[in-house]
Amino acid sequence: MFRFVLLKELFISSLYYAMIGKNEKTGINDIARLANVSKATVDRVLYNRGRVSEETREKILSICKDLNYQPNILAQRLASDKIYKFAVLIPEYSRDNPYWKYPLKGIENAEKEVESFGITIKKYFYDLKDINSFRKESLQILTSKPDGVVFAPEFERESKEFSKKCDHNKIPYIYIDSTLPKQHNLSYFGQNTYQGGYLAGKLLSFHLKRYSEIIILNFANELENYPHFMDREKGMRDYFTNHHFHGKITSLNIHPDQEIDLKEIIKGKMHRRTRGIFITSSAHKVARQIQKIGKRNLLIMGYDLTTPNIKYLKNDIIDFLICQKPITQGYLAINALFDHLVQKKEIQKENFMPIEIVTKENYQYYLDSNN
Amino acid sequence: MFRFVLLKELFISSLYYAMIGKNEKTGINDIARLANVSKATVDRVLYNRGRVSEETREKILSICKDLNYQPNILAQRLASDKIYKFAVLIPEYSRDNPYWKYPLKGIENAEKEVESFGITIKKYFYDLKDINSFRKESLQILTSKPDGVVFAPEFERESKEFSKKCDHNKIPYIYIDSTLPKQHNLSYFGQNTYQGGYLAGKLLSFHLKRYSEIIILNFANELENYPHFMDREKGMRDYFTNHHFHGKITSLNIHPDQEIDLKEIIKGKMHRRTRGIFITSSAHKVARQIQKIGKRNLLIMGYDLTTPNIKYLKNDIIDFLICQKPITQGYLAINALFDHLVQKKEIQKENFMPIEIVTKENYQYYLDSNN
DNA sequence: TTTTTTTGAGGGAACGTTCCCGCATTTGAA
DNA sequence: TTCAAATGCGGGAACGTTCCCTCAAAAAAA
Repeated sequence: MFRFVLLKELFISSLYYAMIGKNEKTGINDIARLANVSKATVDRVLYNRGRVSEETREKILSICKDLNYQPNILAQRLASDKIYKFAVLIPEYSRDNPYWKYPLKGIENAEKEVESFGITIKKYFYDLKDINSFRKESLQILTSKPDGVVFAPEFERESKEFSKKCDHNKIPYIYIDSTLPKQHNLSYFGQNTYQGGYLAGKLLSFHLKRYSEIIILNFANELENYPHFMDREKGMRDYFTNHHFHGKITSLNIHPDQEIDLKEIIKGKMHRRTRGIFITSSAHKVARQIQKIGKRNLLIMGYDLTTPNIKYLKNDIIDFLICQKPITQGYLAINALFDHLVQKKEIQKENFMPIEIVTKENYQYYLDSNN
Repeated sequence: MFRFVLLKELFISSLYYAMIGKNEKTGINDIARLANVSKATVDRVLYNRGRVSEETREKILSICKDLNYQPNILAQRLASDKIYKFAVLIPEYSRDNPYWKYPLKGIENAEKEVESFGITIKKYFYDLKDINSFRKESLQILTSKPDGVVFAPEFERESKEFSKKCDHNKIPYIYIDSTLPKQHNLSYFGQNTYQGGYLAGKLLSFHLKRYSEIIILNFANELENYPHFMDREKGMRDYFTNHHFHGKITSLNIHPDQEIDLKEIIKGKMHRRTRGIFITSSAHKVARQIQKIGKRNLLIMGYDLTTPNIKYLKNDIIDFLICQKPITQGYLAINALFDHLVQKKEIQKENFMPIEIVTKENYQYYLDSNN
């Protein structure tokens, strides 16, 4: 009898192994038949639903490995009544700062693709000028018990708190746009700010003569992610240090209440030898003033491909914009959550967006793709 | 009796319309119940399988519209035994010209994503130096009767012929990397070569003084897509014309048999005032020679982020590479075919890739994403 | 009028999973 | 020894489609 069983198994085995050669996809039923169990048992093994003997468990796992079993994700999602809930928490965008419109767009693009897989995305927005709004919304998210979170950790302390709470509730979370050190975030999609500044230095350098001068402008809003800007400045300064630039670099921090006098401030700092202005954030406010003052032999660079910036890019006031794919950031973050939770794929922890150099000549191509 | 039916329908209707409010997804069964028919009938209507009276047909369609019915693509693909076959025809890549490795990579990335939807992709390669290989492979493709084709129409006449045959066999086809006018291709994913040259002009201009000189180098291989290079040159020349450049622009066509003497040729053309060299294709051959000659105060630009180019980018011989997302081209082309055939979405006919400016500082970020 | 063909429609299996329910058998406590 | 609880496993419905098969009724042909 024992011998018979063995032979029978052998027979079935060879039959099935032959199938693989014929490139038929193996399903849970094939596994079950090979292991002489029911598909329910295979399912219990594969998803650790317990109540299986160690013996059959190992047998099934080894067969899966042999046949290189890949679950059919279509059937999985169809059969499973589970609806994944993702939560997104990002700053709201405004006329004045339209940047966050773009990550949101990427998120919405991704949403369209994953919604047929039974995934719903709920979006929460906070006010960059109001820490409390972040606290409030993040609590909201926690009570909604999502399966995963994507958020922009602009407020350091509050974001760390929120992260800790997510850890505690075993909710995976992904940072976008900026990141925090030593957190248990599943992943980060965003900029490498230092490198962006460094590259800006290189671009600027082509326009400089031996003793040219540069102005670096920071719009310092205490609540916003100030370190971003500092990294950019540092990147640029390092580029010039590394390349033995002999000219002068002037930094200027503009506080919100100084913005009214922007024109005079710039005028005051401009020198005969000034050949470049680098704005560590959106450049449109400066561009507007430069247009009034008149631009000659000056290279102006700033950040982000937003509508007001494009206006000055088009009329040659702004020469370069550095852009780090805000749409893609949102798009990829959602997809990563999907891959992690639904497809159980490995996710890379750090994902720096390409540093894109946008000019009048190529900006159209960046306007609305996920890529 | 008639009244009764009406009432009953009304009752069911309101029940279902209520459901929509509750955000339940409507399926083919809901439609069937509302229309008092079986799901098979709904299916016949939705996919024009005939044998339905005009009356029920309209009724069903109107209900679908009302409920905004979206078919569940998971269930569709699962139930359908149809396996889509895509064919890809691109140049083979070589050590000497690794460019085509990248579109292939994008195609393979897309393949991983769509294969669980029952899609198989068969790849065919042709030799850029051998028109016949293109003919042969394209015939192979036709006999395999694929559901869709992605190909690079590098040989104009043969590609038009192939396109015509696809039209005749009702096989949708997508061009990548370069395109042909007046064809019935479903879509194009690739470069805007003229704009790339124009942008190169701008980048170069920052490095130029009043009477600087520029060299434009074309590697003229009669069989390859020569117009590409000409467009790039024209783009650059137009930039300088539009911006009143007063210096001298020298064009140089290098034929394959001249490549041995490349160093001497370049040396001969270099002038005291030469400040820039623009290579309309891969720049590594020129870079190698420049390295020997010695580079001073020279800006070198070329195309494509390939391994040999990266080498010279890293050691500062090449300053900029212009890159038009070869990986993305392949990735998006396959996805477009998928969207068209499986998801029945609208596809945009022309899809120009962003013109990316790659430098030593940012090239890492471009190495292997689909974006 | 009778028979054949066409038209319109329903029933139900199948796709590859998930997951609930039920049922022996074994284990352990009373 | 008895019986409840735990363990190991199988059966089968369900998910939302596709598509084949069947069948009555109507239309056309005889």
